[in-house]
Amino acid sequence: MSKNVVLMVAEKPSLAASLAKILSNGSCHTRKGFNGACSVHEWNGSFKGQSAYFKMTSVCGHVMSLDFTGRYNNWDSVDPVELFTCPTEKKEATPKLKMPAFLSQEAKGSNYLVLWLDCDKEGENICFEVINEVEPVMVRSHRREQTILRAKFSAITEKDIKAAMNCLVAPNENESKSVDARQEIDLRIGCAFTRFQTRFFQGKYGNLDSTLISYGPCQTPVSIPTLGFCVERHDTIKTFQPEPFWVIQVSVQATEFRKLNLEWERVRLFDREVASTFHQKIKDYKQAKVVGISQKEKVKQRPQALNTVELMRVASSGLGMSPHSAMIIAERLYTQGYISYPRTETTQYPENFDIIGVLKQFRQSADFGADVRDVLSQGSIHPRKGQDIGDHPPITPMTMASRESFDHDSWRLYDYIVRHFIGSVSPDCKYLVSRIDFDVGPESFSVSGKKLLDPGFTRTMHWQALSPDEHMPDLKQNQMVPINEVKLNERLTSPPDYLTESELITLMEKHGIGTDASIPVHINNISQRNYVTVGNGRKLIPTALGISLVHGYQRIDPQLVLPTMRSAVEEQLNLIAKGRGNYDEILRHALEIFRLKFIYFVQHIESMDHLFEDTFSTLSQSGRNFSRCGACRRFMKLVASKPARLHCPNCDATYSLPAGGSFKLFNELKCPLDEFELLLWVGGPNGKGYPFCPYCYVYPPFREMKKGSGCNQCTHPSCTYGLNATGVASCGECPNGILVLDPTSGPKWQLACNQCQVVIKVCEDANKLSVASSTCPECDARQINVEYRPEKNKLANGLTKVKDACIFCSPELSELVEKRYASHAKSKRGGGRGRGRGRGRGRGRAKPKDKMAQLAAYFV
DNA sequence: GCAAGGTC
Repeated sequence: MSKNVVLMVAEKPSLAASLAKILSNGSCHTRKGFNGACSVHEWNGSFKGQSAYFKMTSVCGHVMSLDFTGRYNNWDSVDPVELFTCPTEKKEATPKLKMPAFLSQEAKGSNYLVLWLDCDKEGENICFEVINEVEPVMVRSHRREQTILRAKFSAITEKDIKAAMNCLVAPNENESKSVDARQEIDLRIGCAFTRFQTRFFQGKYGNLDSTLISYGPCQTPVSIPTLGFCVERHDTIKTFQPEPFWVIQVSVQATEFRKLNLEWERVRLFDREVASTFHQKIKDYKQAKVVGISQKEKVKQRPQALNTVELMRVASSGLGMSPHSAMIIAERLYTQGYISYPRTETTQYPENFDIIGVLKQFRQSADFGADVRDVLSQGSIHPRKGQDIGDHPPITPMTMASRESFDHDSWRLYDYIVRHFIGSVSPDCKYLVSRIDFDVGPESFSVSGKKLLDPGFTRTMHWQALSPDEHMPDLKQNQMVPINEVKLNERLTSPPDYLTESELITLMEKHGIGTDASIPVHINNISQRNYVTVGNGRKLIPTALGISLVHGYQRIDPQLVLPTMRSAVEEQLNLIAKGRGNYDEILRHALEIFRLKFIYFVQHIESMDHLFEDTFSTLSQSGRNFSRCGACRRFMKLVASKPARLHCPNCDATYSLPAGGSFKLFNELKCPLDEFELLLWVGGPNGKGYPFCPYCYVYPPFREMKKGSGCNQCTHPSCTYGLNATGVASCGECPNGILVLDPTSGPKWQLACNQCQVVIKVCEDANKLSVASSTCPECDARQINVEYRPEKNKLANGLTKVKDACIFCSPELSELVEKRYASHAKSKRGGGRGRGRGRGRGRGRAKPKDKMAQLAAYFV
């Protein structure tokens, strides 16, 4: 009888590797999967009392993701309200990973499937994504319940993993379904609101400076989610009313050379009368009496083991890095083997974790050696107790490295991780607080100072070190000390400062917004979308856009942004997860509520719009006169801030423009199809530019011309700026590209591929350069005409012009064409610039001119 | 182009 094959699947490659090592007792063989991302670990063992062949592999997070079906992804033709009811489909989450194909290939011929996905609802959902791919190709030997099994584990330790293996259960379909429902609700609501408000506000205002005005349960709502926290703080600051308060300040002459400022026991009073009465009572005293001298030992606690959220907090507040970039760096440090897996919530070292072993690696380090030797010499090591969430061990260094191995920021993050690790296994910082109490008449005052006893962890985490010792003067009980001054000071309460990124992370963690993996994404989003800007000390200052949005929601439908709304949904989802509610009913009900709210929101958008009106300028106010409209011949406004647009105030039409780069007029030339003035877009990494017609760019004139094309993609037969007039040859570096003369590039003339990034410099300093109508008899490329001024001439044999020359074949040009392209051009090229092109049929465009009809006839 | 959730 042949062996049973047991396929096991973990949530990510790193976990598959650790699990395989534990379960095979280190005896597994590893090979890379065909998708390049996942590995397969194989070994022999026994399963259900029979010998078995184990294959442990993984997915990379979700296999599938939910999206609308094809036509509903078109913003132009779909009313956002339809998104609440239109069909959806599961698509591959990351097509390039070919996860479904990989799973079904590896699963072929297996008898058992054991699911080692993370033990949370998302993990349960991924279980079923895996089952969908694997089950159809498994050997059908037993009932499904006996062959598809779930391992439940809470720590990656030998004990836990082996116990899970011996106690496999059934995957929980209800929990998985609750995630399906969550996905559908988030998708439909998020996209409907985002599309509607993006279109609405971008169609009206020119200086929002954001390409997208998104809405999602983690981004916008008020007292819970990300932006809301920032705006809430902003509102507190703006509405803050400073209050006066009074403090009595006493200064005494403790010794001949030592003055002490005493603190009042009542700290401060908000009533002037009362404060003044106290002041009256003691202002004439000349001496203060020492009534108590005490000393107390205090500790500053060493940190717990490091988890992701704490790493992000410190990176932001201590290193000035955004959580997003900190995580990118941390992931790189992890894949290079310098640190352990950086995404974890756990702050407790596993029992079997070899702290001493890790420390010993650093004994000789120039940067950390002294601190490590100090810790090792202390004998016993007791880290603080943390929380074991059961995901991954805390973030620790894995390999010793020095500054030279890293770039600046990677080193700073690595340095922090090492110091945090050493700090977490060091003793607490201990210090002595000396306090002297004084009486001035009936009122009590005191002064205190700190003295360091043992720096403990602050030796290595030096930024946390105590301020220098404050030495207290040697005074005796009942001693009378002369008073220098008794003052009543009036002060004002001050508002809090803007929320720092690290405070925001704390708030998000506390309120359960996002996860360790998604917190940096949300924070990044609100700043990418220009809802907040990052100020000094990584303070998050909401922009006018962010403030208007949050206040707008509060005006239209505060419920939409209340935490109770989201938690009510969560409650319903939990009913599904617990099997106590009907999936379809709950989903339909939740979506219907939000659909009605959406309709109400759309109907009342003016309330939010009033806020926008007060703050932003309309498209016509914020744009500057730029080029002429083909429909009305008047000037259109160029709105330069994100997203760049052309707006015709007369036609009340807005045309989107290529992203990034800048725009110039193109010699006031007009598109022969629609009479719009042509523009020139300049941008891209190598200064690539192309002319384009702002109307054709949005409404392509021919079927084979894609939306967002410039004249370098236009196949119009007679236009002097279309492909037929400027195309020279096929690219050769990409399948369909054509090298097109950039008519504006002179005197540093260049041909640029209209598909890929290839640019070829030709005939530098030529005065004129144009594409001829003839083709090269040798290679079929279009020939060119070149003309130099005598003083800049680069042509040989005293010639200053050449007609009908081929940049690839003509010897007179061979020195003037960038070598790497010229040399191998001949063999690769041929076909010229697309024979047979330019035969497309124009599709009737209603606007802007009937000329289209003529042209369409021409093309047929 | 859109959500949030996994992870590469």
